Amino acid sequence: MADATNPSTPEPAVSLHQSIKAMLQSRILSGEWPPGHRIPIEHELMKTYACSRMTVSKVLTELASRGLVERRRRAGTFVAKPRLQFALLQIPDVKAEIIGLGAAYALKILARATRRSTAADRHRLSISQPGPVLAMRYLHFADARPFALEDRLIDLTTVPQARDESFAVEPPGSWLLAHVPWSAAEHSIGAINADPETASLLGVAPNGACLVLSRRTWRGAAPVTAADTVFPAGGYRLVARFEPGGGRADREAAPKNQA
Amino acid sequence: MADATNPSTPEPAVSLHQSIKAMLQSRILSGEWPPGHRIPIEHELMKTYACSRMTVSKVLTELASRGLVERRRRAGTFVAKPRLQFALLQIPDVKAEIIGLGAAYALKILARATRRSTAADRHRLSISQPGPVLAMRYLHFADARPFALEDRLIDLTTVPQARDESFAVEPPGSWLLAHVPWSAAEHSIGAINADPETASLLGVAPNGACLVLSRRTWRGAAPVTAADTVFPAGGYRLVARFEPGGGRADREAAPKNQA
DNA sequence: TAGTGGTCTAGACCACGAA
DNA sequence: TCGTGGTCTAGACCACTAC
Repeated sequence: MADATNPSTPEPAVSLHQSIKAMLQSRILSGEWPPGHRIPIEHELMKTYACSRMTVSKVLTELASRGLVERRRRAGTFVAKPRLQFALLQIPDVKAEIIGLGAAYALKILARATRRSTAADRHRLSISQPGPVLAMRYLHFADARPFALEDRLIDLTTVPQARDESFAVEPPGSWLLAHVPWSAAEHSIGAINADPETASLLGVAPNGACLVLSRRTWRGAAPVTAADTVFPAGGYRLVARFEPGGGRADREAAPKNQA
Repeated sequence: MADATNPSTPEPAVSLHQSIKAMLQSRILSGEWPPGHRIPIEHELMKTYACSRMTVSKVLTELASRGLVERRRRAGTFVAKPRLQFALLQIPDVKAEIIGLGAAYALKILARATRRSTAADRHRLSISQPGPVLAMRYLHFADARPFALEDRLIDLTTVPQARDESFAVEPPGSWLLAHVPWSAAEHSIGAINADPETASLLGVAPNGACLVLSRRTWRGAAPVTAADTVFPAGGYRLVARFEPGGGRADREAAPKNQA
């Protein structure tokens, strides 16, 4: 990554807008332009960098979408105050994760039931009307060692084709990821002390700490699935890396009425 | 927020490129254009939407930056294949979080030391050259109850002004957020069983499960800080909501009633 | 080598909102 | 009001790479 501490040195970036962006960014990150500082207006930047307005506009728009600057009509463009920290967490597909670790993957289904949703099921899926659901409980194995314990509920109204799926080739999470488009997801991460059954299944000490990842996904307004995945604490961490200045995965333009 | 299942309905978005983006997005998210599907080339989209190439290019570039599509020269633009799940996690500013819960915030500094970095410090900050660091250990309180225990290391080479900061008004995390711009952050989430000292400080049962959030930030290539925050498992969950279809990661109150 | 995306220009009109 | 950003056009040349 570029040193980004010498604002006067034009980075030999491959394109004009990238080099302009690098120069403005380095001024901001170095503190030369502190939060609240007004950035030259587009016409001045045009003259400074001898380019068209579209080019500087592209740069400033991108810096704004990354939260480095804030743009206000008539007022100008300002260095944004350091914002809340976001982390773009990649939620693991457990099978892919295990294979990626070079281990052999295996799935053991402990329980499977198709039923009309109970009140608890409906609460978990945030639905009000009863309907068919598929409830499962299974263990992911990595090289024959228990890796994670998962409880999953699938809304068969939204995903009827799950009813007859054996999940022998793909575990439910992977199967859903590959076959059902989703439009919204909610994740919640916590920690628990393993109860005796969980401890026994995962092969951890009684009362051992575990990481719990709860996930719910929707397709439009229709719930798709709710799942709780329990990882032994020793063997797993969720990792996120976020670089507003150069990451590939970008976040949506920040809401202006941010607190 | 729209259902996003009817791709033929132009969204009444405020600008042309936004409405085009919404239409392409809905085709992708609805599954009408599955992963691997080739999107019409820019000239065809120009004709379809009766606009200039700059406009469709802007749309496709943005979709690519968000990971929804992949662009390859000479080959075309394709719907991105791996629908990896991402979660946009809002990393909490502990003080703001506590105040947001309606509780009174207090900070108790347990230890503070300015020193030349030890080998362990350098490893934690991922630096090779020795230099001055500030190491701290403190407790966040919510209404006089322990809320989180934090161990933090600040690189005084990058942030020399931290040396004389008392952190009486703002805890180190909030202070850094407000005063030091950052360009990259890495977060890692795990679970631990509280050791006796931690359990005593946090007021949890011996061996009780805790959620651990480790955070490292950089400004350019220079490390800023590394921090480990330990939350009692019972009272805290990290929540993320992600909608690739243009949704925003909204702040969600920590659901305490979650089972 | 030809098709596709990547970039850039020199204008233009419009919308917003601070002065 | 009117300065500033927001958007859009109709071209142009270049870079890359799959065919």
